[in-house]
Amino acid sequence: MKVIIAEKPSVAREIARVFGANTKKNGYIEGKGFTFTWAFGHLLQLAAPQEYGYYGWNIQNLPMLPPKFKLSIRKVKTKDGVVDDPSVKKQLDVIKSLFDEATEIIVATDAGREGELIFRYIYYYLKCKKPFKRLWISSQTDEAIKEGFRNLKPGSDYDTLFNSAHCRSQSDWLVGMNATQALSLSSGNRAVLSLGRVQTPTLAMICSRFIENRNFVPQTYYQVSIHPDKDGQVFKAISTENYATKEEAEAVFNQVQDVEGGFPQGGHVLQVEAKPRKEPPPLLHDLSSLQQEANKRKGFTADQTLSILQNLYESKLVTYPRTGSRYIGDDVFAGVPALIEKQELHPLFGKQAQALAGAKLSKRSVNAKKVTDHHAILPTGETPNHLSPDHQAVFDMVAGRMLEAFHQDCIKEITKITMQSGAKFIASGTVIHTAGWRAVFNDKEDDKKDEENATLPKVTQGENLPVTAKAILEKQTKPKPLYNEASLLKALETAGKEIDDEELRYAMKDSGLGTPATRAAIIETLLKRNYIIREKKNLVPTQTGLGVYEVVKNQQIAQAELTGNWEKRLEEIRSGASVTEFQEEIKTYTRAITSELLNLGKALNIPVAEATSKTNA
DNA sequence: GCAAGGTC
Repeated sequence: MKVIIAEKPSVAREIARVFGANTKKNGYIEGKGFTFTWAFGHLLQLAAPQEYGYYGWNIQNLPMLPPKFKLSIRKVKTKDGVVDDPSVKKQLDVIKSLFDEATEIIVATDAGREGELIFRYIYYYLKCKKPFKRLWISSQTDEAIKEGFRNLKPGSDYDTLFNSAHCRSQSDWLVGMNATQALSLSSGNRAVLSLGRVQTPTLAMICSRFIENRNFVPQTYYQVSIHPDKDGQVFKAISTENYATKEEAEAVFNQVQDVEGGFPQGGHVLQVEAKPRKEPPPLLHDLSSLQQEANKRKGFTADQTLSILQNLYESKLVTYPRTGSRYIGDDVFAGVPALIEKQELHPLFGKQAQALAGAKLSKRSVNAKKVTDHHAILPTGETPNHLSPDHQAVFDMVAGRMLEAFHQDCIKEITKITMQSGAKFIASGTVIHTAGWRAVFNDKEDDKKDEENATLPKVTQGENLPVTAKAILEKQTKPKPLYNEASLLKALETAGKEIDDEELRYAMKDSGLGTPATRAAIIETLLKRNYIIREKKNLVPTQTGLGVYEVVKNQQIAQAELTGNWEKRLEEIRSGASVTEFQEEIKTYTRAITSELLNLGKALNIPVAEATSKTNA
């Protein structure tokens, strides 16, 4: 009997369906001589410190460098403390008995580093010795699955991928566990002060932005505005220059040749520019872009959006949500017209779905090369009913974005009128000619400047217009805004783009900090530690968060570069480089950061009222 | 009491 193991039930079901297997058992599906089972993501994790004999939190144990890592069943918190997750234990038993009977295992976990790790941890934990082959596909259409099975790879082809995954996992453990205990203990052991490769640079970003924002001194500057009149249609033009003092602005103001000042035609049209601009439709959503949109539109946290999406996914209304790709392959694209048709009765944008029927669809989001483990989020075509308002809102963002993404360009005309009236003034305006994809939600543009005219009258170069009013505008320079969930998610995604070292920048270019599946959890961790709080929509550091930041801000653990560095080395390991060399470097770094923090932490004063309790964290 | 990674 051949056993196929997938990363999650939905994938196992898809593969079983393609094979025509449909006998549902407890924890697996059977048929056609195959057995299809699944994990639930990582079932196993690196064991906690006490399982290597490092009891309690004790400086004597530091740095903890287990000679050999152990695996343990994923834990869950209950009122009786932390225990093995019973559903995981049960599924592992199922997998064990299937592996025991198997002649061959086919590994169908996601095609990536973590997918490989999920299987190997199970395989080694169960001490399984059966031969295994690897299914490596990045799309789960019937054809892709069949093609993948015709092209199964030898399991050992992925040994180096497993090595890199295992190294990632061990390194995060070594650095995270040791740094956390070192800082917590040296600062008086009154609170859990966690540190990690991803959470600490994230905290640093929030803190440094907060401090920059707090220390920002706004500068007042002045502009002059005039209101020219073209046959009764009045518009607004702003001085091309900003003035540092009110006096300078007043001088310009006084030079304006307005009607009241005795100039009936004192506004001279120097130049008229009208450029049509095509605005292509937005890409389909990946998890992060959807979390950002839901945060902007509805104020949902990253965690809420992920949880709502998981529900929609389990109800088979949307495709796999934890994707980092905003593209689909040609095979999925072939099904898009049918998906669009399904939205024709939608109360909000059914009309737009009808308009798209038979139209030529934009292929901007179609690019098989940019589909990684999973493609962009799409509705499945199932019709939802009785969704809660929040679920409906998220579903609509998915379905609406699909309509936008395959819609035509939005065509605008951007007009700029340059005027002379004592000084130079510019009026700008944007007119939408063809709404295209913007018709779906009919939102006004988010980046609309406040001084922009909705529409501008037709004027010609050389024309003279009466200036009916003028004013001095007092304005202030603004600091970079504090992070909110949307801007932080974006910043995590693009983290590393400004790294000077070209190799490190390259190593991070497709990843950023964290992964789509974990970013919401990282934000929640910082909240749970009382490092940050939500203040309206903003994420603001607490005294504790700022204190930790001050202590570690110059350390590698607080820099996004650390991830870039690791990614570069992990990629080398995947292509065959030495594992032990990297492991030794990590051990060396662990010793260094641990002793550094044991010193630095002494200077840290955690406000007791703010600190998370040690026992109830 | 601790990381980051995956998922129900």
